[in-house]
Amino acid sequence: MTGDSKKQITSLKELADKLNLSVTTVSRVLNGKAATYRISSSTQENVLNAARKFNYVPNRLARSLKLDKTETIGLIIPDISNPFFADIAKSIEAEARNKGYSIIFGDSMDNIETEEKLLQLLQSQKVDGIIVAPVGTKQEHLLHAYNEGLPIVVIDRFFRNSELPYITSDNYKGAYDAVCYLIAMGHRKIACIQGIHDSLPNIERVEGYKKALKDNSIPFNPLFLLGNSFSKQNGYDIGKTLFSLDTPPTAIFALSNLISLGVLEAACELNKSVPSDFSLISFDEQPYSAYLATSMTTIDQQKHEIGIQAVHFLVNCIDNNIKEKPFSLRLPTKMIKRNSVMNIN
Amino acid sequence: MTGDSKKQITSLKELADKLNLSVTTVSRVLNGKAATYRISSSTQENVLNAARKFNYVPNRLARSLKLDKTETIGLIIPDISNPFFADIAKSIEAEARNKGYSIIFGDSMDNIETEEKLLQLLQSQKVDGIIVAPVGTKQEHLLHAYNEGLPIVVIDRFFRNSELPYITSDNYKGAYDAVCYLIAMGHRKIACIQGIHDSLPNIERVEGYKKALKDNSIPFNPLFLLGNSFSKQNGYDIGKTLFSLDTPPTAIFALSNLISLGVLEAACELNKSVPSDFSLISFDEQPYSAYLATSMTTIDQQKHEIGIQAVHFLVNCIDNNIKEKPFSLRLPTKMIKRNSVMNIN
DNA sequence: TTGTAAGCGTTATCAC
DNA sequence: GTGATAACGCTTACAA
Repeated sequence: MTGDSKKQITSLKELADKLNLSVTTVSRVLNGKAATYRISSSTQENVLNAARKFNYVPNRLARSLKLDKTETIGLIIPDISNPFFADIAKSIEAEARNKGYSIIFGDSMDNIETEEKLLQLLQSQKVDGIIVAPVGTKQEHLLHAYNEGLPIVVIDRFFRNSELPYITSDNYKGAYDAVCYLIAMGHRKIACIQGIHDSLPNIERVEGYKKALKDNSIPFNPLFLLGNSFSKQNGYDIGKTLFSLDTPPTAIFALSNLISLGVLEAACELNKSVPSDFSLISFDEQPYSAYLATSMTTIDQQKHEIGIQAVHFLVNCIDNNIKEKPFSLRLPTKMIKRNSVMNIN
Repeated sequence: MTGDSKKQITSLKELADKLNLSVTTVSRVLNGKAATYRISSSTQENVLNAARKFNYVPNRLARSLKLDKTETIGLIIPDISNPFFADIAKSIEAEARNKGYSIIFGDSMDNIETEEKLLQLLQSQKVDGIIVAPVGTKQEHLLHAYNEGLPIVVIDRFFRNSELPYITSDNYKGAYDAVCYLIAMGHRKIACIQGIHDSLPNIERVEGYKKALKDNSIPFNPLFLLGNSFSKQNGYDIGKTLFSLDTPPTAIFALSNLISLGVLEAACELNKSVPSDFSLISFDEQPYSAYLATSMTTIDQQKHEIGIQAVHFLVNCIDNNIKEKPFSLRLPTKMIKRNSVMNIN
């Protein structure tokens, strides 16, 4: 052992002192600007070696403070335990890191106050931009931050006539296709269990549902449009309600994968089975969809692509400091036909 | 409109200037230290009002740099799209925020190099501590950071004889119980599809499997212990292998929820069904477990509690700057009996 | 080819 | 009761 201990070094200055160099030079080498400043290759090597040897890890706080850039993106998700959002989060994290950004993650628990607090926290942490799947009941806070210059992109749930850029699925068409399919299979008593009323994906899915009915001359029955949350509990509650109707629906269109799971729970309790007692189509495909009691017909969304596109768009805004004024993207959905819909023609 | 525009104010100095006060005073009021320094209540009010009015958001970067504390916890997860980890992540984020910490999240994609890069990144971001569900094949990098003073707690996958504190399920007993149950139901040809070999949860589950066989005088058959990943693909591959054996197993014990889904996929392709053609028990309960083609018997883990405990332990280490030397926690599992196991006695 | 020093926005120490 | 000022670790004019 020589005198040089391998003790961790925590600042450029310490490193510079050890090398009898200035912090400037060390900083330049470490940032790959050696060529620009024509730093001798021996100096370069010394710096690089010392940095490695003493396991120098630059302090990004200081760097960010100076540069006014954190290379960090805030991600707000209403429920990470919903695999739909977990899948999106995964692709966002991967793509962001790929582009040099870290993710600060917050789960709003579908609560608008929590979402507001998270936004404020992320702002104080000086994230370079935010990707948010909002609760969907209010947008003022987002709009305010956006207008102050914070790049934001909204995913999945969004707002009608909003300036906020968003990326989502083609909810209208996805729903329209699903209901048309049910009708083609002979169903006329089709219930729809919906999620959060004010959120646009919900609104658009319901519009698709109604349009499909109308185009097939089936009168809309308000008793068949129920629910107010994308949760399993909601599916369970409304499922029970529907099954106890005098004339229950022959088919149910569930607007989320959790809702459909709740419907299955209710059905199980009441000894109803799919598709003999009722048919079922669910928004959002999951790995288990094919292996349910009756393999489920689903409306698959491009979760991975939503994440990728969101990062691309946001990073582009950040890097080029632009605000593409109105921006929106609706990615097509795809119906995966399985056995949960019975042909009753 | 008066001259006072509501333009965003971004530093204490600006705010202080507007108020004709020093940054010191403003800082004190905003940090609730007004009483300590006996600041006049009129000044207090002025400061508070101005901060609100100009929507002042403190810069946490500067604060963190000065205080050498970021109120931030790094979270490394091998696959957030695995609902097991998503559930844990959710409880970690909630509990951390509850205690005043934000989460910087990274998905290692079950790749050890990615995990190492993430660790380094988190260190440079000066997180106050790290919660990691490691890939499980290597621990040097974690140990190194830990010994340099970074608080770390390992969850789920951990390392034998490691100094690193960890929180996980009682994998041994969970597996032992599952296999004993299969044996009690008359099974003797019991296959086990395992995950990552070197990870201790896997090792301990396999030990539980072997011990249960031994305690019941069933010889261990190496052909019945296969697989090398917690993924669905692995379950699918090994499932196919097992079903094509001359004497296939009558029961399969899958060491993760994704593995069991893969087995179901393979079974589906080969027209085998549960439990008539083979019985199945899976580690990890999920919301869909009850609604699969045959409702599945599972070994439920206390995911929520794992997250809570991890945050408690870590925050305690951070706040009190202690290193409880050897710390470990194994939370009990619970078998949820459903219909995927047939009594063949 | 390398170095000096200012400044990013905080908080803490000391002074008045 | 309030205020100057140094310091946290970094980048970057501007010097030399």
